[in-house]
Amino acid sequence: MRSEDLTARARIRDAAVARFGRDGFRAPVRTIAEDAGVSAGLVIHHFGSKDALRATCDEHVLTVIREQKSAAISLASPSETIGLLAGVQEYAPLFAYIVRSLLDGGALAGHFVDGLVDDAVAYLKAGEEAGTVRSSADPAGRARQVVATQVGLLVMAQLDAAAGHGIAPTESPAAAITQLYDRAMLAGLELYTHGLFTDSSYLDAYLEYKEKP
Amino acid sequence: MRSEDLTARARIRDAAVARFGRDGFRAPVRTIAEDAGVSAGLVIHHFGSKDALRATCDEHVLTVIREQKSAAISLASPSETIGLLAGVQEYAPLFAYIVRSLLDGGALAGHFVDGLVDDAVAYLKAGEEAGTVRSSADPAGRARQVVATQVGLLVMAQLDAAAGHGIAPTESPAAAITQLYDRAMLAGLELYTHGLFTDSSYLDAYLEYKEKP
DNA sequence: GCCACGGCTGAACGGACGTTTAACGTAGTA
DNA sequence: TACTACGTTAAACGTCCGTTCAGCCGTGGC
Repeated sequence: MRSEDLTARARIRDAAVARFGRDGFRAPVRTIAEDAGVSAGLVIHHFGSKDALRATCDEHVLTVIREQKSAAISLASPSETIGLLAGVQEYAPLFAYIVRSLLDGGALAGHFVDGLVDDAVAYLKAGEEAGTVRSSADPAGRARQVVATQVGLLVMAQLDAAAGHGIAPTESPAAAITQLYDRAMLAGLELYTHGLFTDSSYLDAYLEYKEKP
Repeated sequence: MRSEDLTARARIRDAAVARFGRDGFRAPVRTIAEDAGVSAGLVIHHFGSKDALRATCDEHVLTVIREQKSAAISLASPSETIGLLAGVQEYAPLFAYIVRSLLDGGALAGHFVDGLVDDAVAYLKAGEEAGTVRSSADPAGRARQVVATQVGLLVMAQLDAAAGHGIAPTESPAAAITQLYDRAMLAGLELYTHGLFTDSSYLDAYLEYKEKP
């Protein structure tokens, strides 16, 4: 996070993103104010209300993500998309904020996963054209499935951390992502390479059921 | 939910499970008391504190799940496991409660997903032995991956509902699950049948990297 | 009939927290 | 210099909410 020479408004915003990410959205305004080195009143003065502050944070995070995305348009694989932000230490607080928003059901999270799904669709399409990815009868659904797995692993990592095992994505995002991939990469690639079933009987049965129920 | 002729303690507990599931854990004690037709004081009198009430709810939900599980030991496929509870209207509040716990990072959620993963391991093993499921170099990781996808889809469904699209798992669990499978089943089966990649180059590359980094 | 006791209630207490308010200081302007 | 505008603060306000308290009521035992 950039530091001292920011306008108070920006300092508050950055402090809020960091504090919300670490402690969740129940973090008191006074704490955020203290983090930013200002009074609680000033926070309200600048943003109107705590909710409005959060909305501003959402907007800011979304903006940074968009910039970051278009800057890194040449990504390797779709499964790395979600981890990229977390890798750069500077963006770790943003990542934690997004995870919080995810858990909270915030509007930002909706946009964020929509973005991830869109990206996944694009990458999978590119993969198809390059011949490395199979074609699908439901490209959007497949992309959604891929993203859901990432999201689920993230949530489960947060749960594990709460239970004392592993690293919380809201605490040290970079380390958490690393640990997550360490644990899941092999099984994930295996699944995506060979599938789960030995034949297509489940799929066939479903397709048949779909035609005449 | 069973009704009138319960002891007040049990009525409070059931009301708490339902209310926590619907509104989250910030639901006021007074609201729960009202739901149960008692005073707020009595809630505390019986459970000591709101936290203790929640712990009792956790315990109760976990107990019911365990009973339910051992009663339905002859399940069809692992992907149906998570939806079973929600199907029976009576257990819908429990399911909503679990989703809340998942989003909240509660201890119950940890046990719950651990249970799911254990189940998945067992089912996949059974599938392997029956010849319908491929073998894996990391059975636990694969089970975790399968469960993570379910969890992720659930979280994303909650997000969609918050954004106005679709049904919230915490509102009408049964309907939400149905909708979720409608949207995801085809892509999921496709993935689990044929995989995502056309060849094993990604997997090979990872295995090679793992041996000599 | 009286007492004790447990279930139960309504009112009150106290803390946490978002927000409001009045005032202060400083920089820019006439 | 006087006036204005704005960034800023400390204190106070009001509300929500978990929890406590004093007492009421009905039941079972003596």
